[in-house]
Amino acid sequence: MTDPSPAAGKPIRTAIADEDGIDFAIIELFFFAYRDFTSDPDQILAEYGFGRAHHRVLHFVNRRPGLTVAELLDVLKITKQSLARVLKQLIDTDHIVQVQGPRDRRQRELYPTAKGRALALALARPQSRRIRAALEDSGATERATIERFLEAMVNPELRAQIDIVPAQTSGKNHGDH
Amino acid sequence: MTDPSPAAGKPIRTAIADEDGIDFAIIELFFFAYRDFTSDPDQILAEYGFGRAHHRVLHFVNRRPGLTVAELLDVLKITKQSLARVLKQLIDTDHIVQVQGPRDRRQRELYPTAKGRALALALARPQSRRIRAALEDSGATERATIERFLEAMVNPELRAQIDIVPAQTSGKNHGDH
DNA sequence: GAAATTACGTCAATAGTACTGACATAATTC
DNA sequence: GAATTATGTCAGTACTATTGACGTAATTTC
Repeated sequence: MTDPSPAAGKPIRTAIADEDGIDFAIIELFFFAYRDFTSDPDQILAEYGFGRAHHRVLHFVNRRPGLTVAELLDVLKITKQSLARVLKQLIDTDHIVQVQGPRDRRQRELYPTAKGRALALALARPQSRRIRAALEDSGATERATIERFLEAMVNPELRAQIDIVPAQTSGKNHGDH
Repeated sequence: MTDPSPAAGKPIRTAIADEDGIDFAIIELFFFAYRDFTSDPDQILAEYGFGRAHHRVLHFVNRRPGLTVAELLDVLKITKQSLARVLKQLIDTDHIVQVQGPRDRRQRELYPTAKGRALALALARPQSRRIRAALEDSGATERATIERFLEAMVNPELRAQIDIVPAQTSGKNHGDH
């Protein structure tokens, strides 16, 4: 009963390895790294009754204040219905406000409130600490390498989403106003 | 109605930025990278009616053939009940077999079948391709830097999980207890 | 000015992954 | 024999996500 049924395939007892030309080492590291990376804010979010979805919305609204619902959907790659509940909760709890679009009054521009800004920072803080520690461990000069690697991991056609970020150390961006 | 209610906080119109001492650049890159990294296998999994959870189980059973249910739970950081359904499906579809533990017959050692090995490879292939391309983009010599960075992103007390990776071919360093 | 399109919101139903708590069984250990 | 351990399973719940349908208001098109 606990042994494989007669029809079932035989157990393979050798470990899959990088020999197969596949980079299991980094695949696995990426899994572990992301697992622990998200565990930090998850704990804070739980106190608010929020989940990871709230974090993502909060993050991008703070990064790109004034983005519309449609733009947010495009960045998150989720559906309108999935966003609806999460966004409503963030608005109801006064973390995000909607402002009627100036050009097109059908649009709702999304902005963080002071409360929403504060929460976004609180969530990012432990993640940033973890990154800083990891950068130090791996030699502080290697930041550019890691940034380039992560960017290269994103689908080329979606890399535009990254460049829309607000002004930062890197030069390229549009004049946000 | 679409405007902020009187009681609500005022919209903040400036973007949050790295000035706040927080590394939003890498936080965001990590999100995008992981989003697209998981999208590759997700498409294959959908054909089987499987989800991301199946992938993770399949991955680790292939990486560490013979691991027990308890060990798997510890690596994945999920509960027994969450694993149950996923593992059952993988066993029912003949991707994984259970073998009674040799020393302790209560234990079920988990092994991939040929079918399970093939699927694990198929799922890892596009991910590995993406990693290879990203490594090339960021300069092939930088692999060690990125590996160290990702490892440093994992909680120190959980880093042991990474070292349990299989012996490449044989001769494993099984630091038993 | 009427019609079509767009942006957004909402309702209903469903799925996948996770959770807690409780209980059962078999094997091992004390 | 009793306690503990490894595993399996049941019931109930939560969160995030899905598709499809429909409504409303604003803009665009003809």
